[in-house]
Amino acid sequence: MKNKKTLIMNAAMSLIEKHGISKLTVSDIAIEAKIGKGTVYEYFTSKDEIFIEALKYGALICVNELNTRTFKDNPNHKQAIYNFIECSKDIIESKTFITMSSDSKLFAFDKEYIEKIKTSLKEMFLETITIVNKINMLGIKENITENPKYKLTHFTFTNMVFSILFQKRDGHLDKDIDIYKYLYETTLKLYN
Amino acid sequence: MKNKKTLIMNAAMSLIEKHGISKLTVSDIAIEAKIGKGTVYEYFTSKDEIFIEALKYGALICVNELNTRTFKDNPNHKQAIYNFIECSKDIIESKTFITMSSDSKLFAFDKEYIEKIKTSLKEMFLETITIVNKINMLGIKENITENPKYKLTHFTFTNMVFSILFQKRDGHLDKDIDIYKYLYETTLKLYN
Amino acid sequence: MKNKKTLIMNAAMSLIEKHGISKLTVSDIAIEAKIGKGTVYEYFTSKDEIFIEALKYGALICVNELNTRTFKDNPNHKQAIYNFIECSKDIIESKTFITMSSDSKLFAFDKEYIEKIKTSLKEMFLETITIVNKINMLGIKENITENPKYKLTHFTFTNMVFSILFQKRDGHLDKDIDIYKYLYETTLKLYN
Amino acid sequence: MKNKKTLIMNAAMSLIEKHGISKLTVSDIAIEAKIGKGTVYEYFTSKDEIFIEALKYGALICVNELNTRTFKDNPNHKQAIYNFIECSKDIIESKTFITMSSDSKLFAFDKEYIEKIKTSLKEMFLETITIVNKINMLGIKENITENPKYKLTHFTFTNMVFSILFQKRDGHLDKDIDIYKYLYETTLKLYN
DNA sequence: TATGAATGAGAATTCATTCAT
DNA sequence: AATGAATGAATTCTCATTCAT
Repeated sequence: MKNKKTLIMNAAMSLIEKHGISKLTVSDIAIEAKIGKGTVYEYFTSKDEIFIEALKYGALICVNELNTRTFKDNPNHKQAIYNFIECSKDIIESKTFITMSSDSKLFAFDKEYIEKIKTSLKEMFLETITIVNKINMLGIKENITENPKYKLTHFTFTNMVFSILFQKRDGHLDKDIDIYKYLYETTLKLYN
Repeated sequence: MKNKKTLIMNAAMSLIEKHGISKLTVSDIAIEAKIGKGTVYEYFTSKDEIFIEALKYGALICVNELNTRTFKDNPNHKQAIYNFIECSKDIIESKTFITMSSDSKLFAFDKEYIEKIKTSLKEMFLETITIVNKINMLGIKENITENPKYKLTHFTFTNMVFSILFQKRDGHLDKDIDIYKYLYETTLKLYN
Repeated sequence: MKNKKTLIMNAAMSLIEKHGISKLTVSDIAIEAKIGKGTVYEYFTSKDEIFIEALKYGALICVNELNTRTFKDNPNHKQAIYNFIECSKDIIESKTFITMSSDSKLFAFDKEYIEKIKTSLKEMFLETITIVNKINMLGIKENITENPKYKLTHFTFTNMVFSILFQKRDGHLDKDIDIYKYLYETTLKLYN
Repeated sequence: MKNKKTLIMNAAMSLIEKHGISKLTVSDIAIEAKIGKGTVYEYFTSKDEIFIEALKYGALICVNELNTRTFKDNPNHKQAIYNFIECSKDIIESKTFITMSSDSKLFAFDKEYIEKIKTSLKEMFLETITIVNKINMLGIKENITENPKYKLTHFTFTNMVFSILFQKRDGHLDKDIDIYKYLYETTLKLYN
């Protein structure tokens, strides 16, 4: 059995993904978590704190998941990229709340909270860069890619994957495009 | 003198950029716009409508600005890209509200409103693709770039520019990186 | 028609006198004042502010009433004292909220508010001393009393009147005691 | 070691004296008493009961203390009065909660509780009258005072002492007034 | 007997929206 | 058309009280 704090954060994330953040009430969260409203305040000092903590917690889970699934079963470079994309796709589809925050588009929060969130987002950002770097190591070993001139390339790769998966999810892309193929080919361009 | 509707939307955007959206009240908007609170409701049916309309209006302005500034003074391919980056940078720094919504991560709204917004965002998205395509035409004419296999490349370019400028703005990048140079070099890779 | 602020303060005072202060809600006050709950907050920033303002306002009214009624129709010394007692009796019976605070026994409030209240109570206290002094002037003119060695005598007189009237009101005194007579005789002792 | 009930009442009184009654919680009391929150309810049926019992308990202690200290070391009339004043001063300074309730101005409680409190306050009132009467016996024996025409005189004396000490405590009196002297002289007037 | 985690009724306060002027 | 006083539904947060351990 998970502890109450996790229970509350999961309830909050689940509701945000279903209905958005603006009209979400602490009452709703308590009902979703099947606990009393007052109990929420035993574990968090305010509603905003729930969001901030959930964001950090969710980000951590995502990065761990990305790391594990990307390198599962000793993949080669191409497989690692496909794994990364597939895992990212799952995350985007099930953890909207986390991915939403990936580029500081945090306008559901007050200015004062955004700074707190940015810190943990930056950590997540750096972790992801590490993962992408590890992917590229595979490419280098296989003589497919090179070490990029700029570390920014890793970020460009990550961002490209996520933004295109978002477009896909939102139905903005032609149905017959092979996302995986496009992303793999473009990655090779970026790293050469 | 601008009409009242524009006055209200500008007031709303200005306040969102200053303090975030979550605590923004209709009262605040009316005061900022120097009109009566009741007058706001002569022009908009609800608070959410103000945001939605402001988003559309702001997006239109941004696209027009991008279009104008990118091709000002008959630039060559490289100059056009630099113009595009510079204009995007200005937009990001002064129109947070617009840019932050660029990939539908609109958590401040209810699900029911998001669909309405997505439509106008998709239009903006398509307009931007057109601009980027026009930039690439210059490259082709100059024998620097090719026509990309996938239209998605235009989107990848746009998204790369914006996401890196966001990172820059938020202080997540090393200070000595030449963003313009990096973006230009990477563009050439993408389009070859 | 009284203004809304006065309306709210009167509603608050009336309810406090009926049911005490501890369980009194802003909702109750709004209902009693026959206005909306939100309207209360147009005129006062908090519930405590209502109490503090009501206390000041009520104290002012009481002092004015005491001053007017005590010296109505050019009374002699004895008549002035009887007027003072009678008016005090009416105040005690109808303005409990005000008189409660007469000796800083303000434990329904937070420490931080008590200082604010004390200031206005001290003013009321000084005003009352002035009235009592004017009463004694009559006694001096009539060669019944003397100018007291200590100004504190005026305070002792006032406090005696109020505390005995409280005891009377609460049924702690024998029914056959003539309060007026007792107070008058004791006053002569105090001022001689 | 005192029993738990006393422990709780002392904690409550101590906190009331420090921070006022309005924001005081059962949690705070439990922490101050260094026991569990649930334990409080083993000894008292409700929060209000704590206050009521503490009031009675505190009043009893005060009266006993007054009785003991006033007549310590077989004082003469004047010494007894000075003892009475000194002890009252200590009580006022350290037991605000008790003294503030001395004339039934109990706004922190609901009307239904006030009746319960009044009964025990009346007992305390009568006990105090007994003490003051014993003081005056000394005066009679010494041919300094007389037996007063009204028992109310004893109450007037008590009330005068307390109200002036309150004024003193709250800084409303001139610093150079000798309270003891004033009170003694006035007592002689009252009892002659 | 002692505890403190859990609770939910209830209170203060906010603010989108209305409507009389 | 323009206003802003008035409103009350809705929301956050508190805290007395309970009860399983």
